This record gives sequence, structure tokens and C-alpha cells, in this order.
Amino acid sequence: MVRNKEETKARILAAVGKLLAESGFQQLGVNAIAREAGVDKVLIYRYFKGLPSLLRSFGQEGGYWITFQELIGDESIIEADTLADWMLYLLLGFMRDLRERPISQEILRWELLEGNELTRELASVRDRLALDSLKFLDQKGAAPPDKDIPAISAVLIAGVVYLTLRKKASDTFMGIDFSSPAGWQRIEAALAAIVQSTIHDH
Amino acid sequence: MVRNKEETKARILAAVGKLLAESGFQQLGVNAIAREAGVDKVLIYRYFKGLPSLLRSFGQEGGYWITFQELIGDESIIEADTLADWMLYLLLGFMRDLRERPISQEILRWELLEGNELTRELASVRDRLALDSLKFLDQKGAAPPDKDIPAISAVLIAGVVYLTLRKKASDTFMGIDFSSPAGWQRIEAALAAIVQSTIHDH
DNA sequence: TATTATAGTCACCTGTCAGTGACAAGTGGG
DNA sequence: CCCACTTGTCACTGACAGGTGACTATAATA
Repeated sequence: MVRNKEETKARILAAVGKLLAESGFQQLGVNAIAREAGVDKVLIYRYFKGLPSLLRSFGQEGGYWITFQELIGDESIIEADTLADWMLYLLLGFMRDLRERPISQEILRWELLEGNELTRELASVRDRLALDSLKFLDQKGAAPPDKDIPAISAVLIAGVVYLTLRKKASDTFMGIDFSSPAGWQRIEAALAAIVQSTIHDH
Repeated sequence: MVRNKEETKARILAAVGKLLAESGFQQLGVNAIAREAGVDKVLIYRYFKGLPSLLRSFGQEGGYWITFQELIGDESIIEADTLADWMLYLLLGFMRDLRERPISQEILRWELLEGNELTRELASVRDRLALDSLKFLDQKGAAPPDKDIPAISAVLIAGVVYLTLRKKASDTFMGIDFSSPAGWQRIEAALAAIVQSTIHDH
């Protein structure tokens, strides 16, 4: 042992991240975290003041959601003219990003199981991303007046999230194979078709 | 105690259903089931031969998914002419039905957490419903050749499932309030807009 | 060197879980 | 009545969970 409080705290937080990415919130307990960190569990109670509080600290480290800035990237170099173009761009960006973030996936999974204070807190960060995006879209082009952009976005994002979460447990859904890039390409193409058809004003 | 094997087995199975609907697979253990059924847990091992086996028996009772026949209802009285009409009809029917089936929701939730033998078994029943529906749609009208109907369906169904599952943990998603019928109506309208715009041939 | 605060260790409590072996209470056949 | 079988009860084990009190080791400081 190195007898260094800050390093020990960091090890505990790192252990949370590792366990979370590997096996989700189900397996996440004080004993398991202490074991993984190679630390006595009493230190978890001393430095953080219990599991909920530890998870809150972990959550405050942030970085579990892409920021709106990262999602947009360099706006000026993107070839997107219409509202539909932008919407598709954001949607695909969100999906590709989420697929690379196992911890965020676990948070979403957890949220689906139990809505508690902490998940709600983490959700609010994510909601800001969503609302920023909607506002951005609103600014970017007028929607057809009869189209409910937030509701349409909600359906599509929900679909993207579900397919992403599901992939861990099963590689197929409705006959589509998600173990190969081809399956995801079909989804991306479907999203493109949906967005372009639905949003474009006639 | 009534000293009746069949009735005891039925009570155990009923307890599984009740616990499942109330608190999901997380809280579902041998002790809890026995407690709920008012039965000694040893009988669970004797009559079924353990929890996995009990759950399999429970699953074989069926009735957790709407059948394709129920979903279609009386085909002749439905006012749906185009492929898009039928697709929307099936989609909304599926959603409204799923929202009324807490046990099915829990199975989907469970599937998302761990893909095991049993969830895969239950999934196959549900997949048959999906494939039957796709076949039916294929029969019902020609899709625009550039549109990937299964992929589009996958996205929309995934969205419907996610929004339905999410509702238990949180009443809002992307600013939409799902505690009131109005929120769901917006989703239904969004689905209608998506399906009609995307599927209709131009 | 003696004191004191801090970092880390250890042993233990309570509760719940899955699973099992031994036994009691009924039930039917001879 | 006696026997065998079925149904149900009870008590226990071992593993693991969350949580806490008392201890030791180390380092800085006076």
C-alpha cells in the first residue's frame, strides 16, 4: 500500500469505472469495488461516505455523454444545408458515439431499471444535450408546421438507444444482424430515409 | 395448507407472475417467491427443480406477447389501404398492447440486462410475431424498392419499446411528458408522420 | 524523542440469499 | 390396524452482502 489518500480515492473511482463498464450496476457493490481497487472497503466509507455518495462523485467526473460542442464539431466544415441534414447528422453522431461508451450504456440501462436520484441527475446532463440539439435544430431551419420535431426525435433517439443497449445481450433484432457493420449500416440508412422523408417539407 | 400439489404449483407460478409484474426480475428469488406464494421454498425445488426451471415453466404458460392474429384482429373491418396504413396499424397496435403488459415489459427489460437461454427462448416467440408481421406487410403492398422495411421497422419498434420501458422509471423523455395521454398521443402522431412519409412511394 | 493526526488493516455484526437433510402430517392400499 | 407414499414443515449450512468499532503503521511536528 502506498499510503496516499488521493491515490487511493483515484483507485476506488477507477475501480467503479472498470466494474461498471464490465458488468454494469447490478454487480456493483462496496465489496466488489474494494476488491477490484485492492483497497479495504472501510476506506470507501471513510473517503466517500457510502456507495450512493461514491457513485455521485463518480458521476461528477463527467465525460459520460458527448457534449453538444463535440457532437457538432466544427460547424463550418459540415455539409449540411437543410434541417433534415442537420438532424440526421446529430442523430448518427449520437449513435456512433454512444456505441463507443460502455459506461454511458450502463447508465442508461440502470436508468431503465430504477429511476433514483442519481440516475435522474445523470439524466439531466443528457437531457441538456438533447434540448440543446433541439434548439439548435430549431435555429437551423424551420420545421414543417405539422411536424412535431421533439416527438419525432424522441422516437428515433429511443430507437437508437434501445438497439445500442440491446446489442450487448443479443446480436440480432428482427432479423437484422448487429454483429457485423452491415447491420448497423442498414440502421443508419433507415434513419437517413426516415429523417429525409419525414422532415423534408413538400 | 391444503395439501394439494397442483394447487401449490399453481400458487407458485402465480407468485412468480405477481412478483415479476411488480418488481421485475431483479427481486425475483426463491425466497421471495416462496414468501409471496405462502409456501415453503423447498417445494419450489421439489416441484420445479430450481429457479431457472421454474421460470421456464412460467414462460411456457405463454400469453406474454400478443399473437399476430390478435394484433390483426378482424382484417376485413380495418380501414387500411396502403402498406403505410398497415404498418402504422400494426405498430400502434403493438405499442398499445405492450403498454398494458407489465410482465412482457419486464421480460424485455431482463433481456436487456442479460441474454441467457431463457430470455432467448422467450425472444424467439416475440420474433415470430415480428417476422409474421413483416411477411404480412410484404404481402400487403410493395415497398418502395429503395426502402429497407425491416430496418425501418426495427428502428421504430425499438423506439416504441424503449419509450414504453422507460416510462416506469421516468415520466419524461426529451421534454415529452409521458404521465399524460397527451405525451403518448404525440408519439403516436410522430409514428404516423414517420410511417406515412417514409413508406409512401413518391 | 514523544505526540498526534492520518492512512490503512482486521475482526466482527447483522441480514439475506440459495440450497439441503431430516422429520411431521396427512392419505390411501393391503 | 400397519405400511408406504405424498405433501408440507423446520432447522440448518455456507456464501456473500452492507456496515462498523477497534486496532496498527506511518509520517510530520513539537
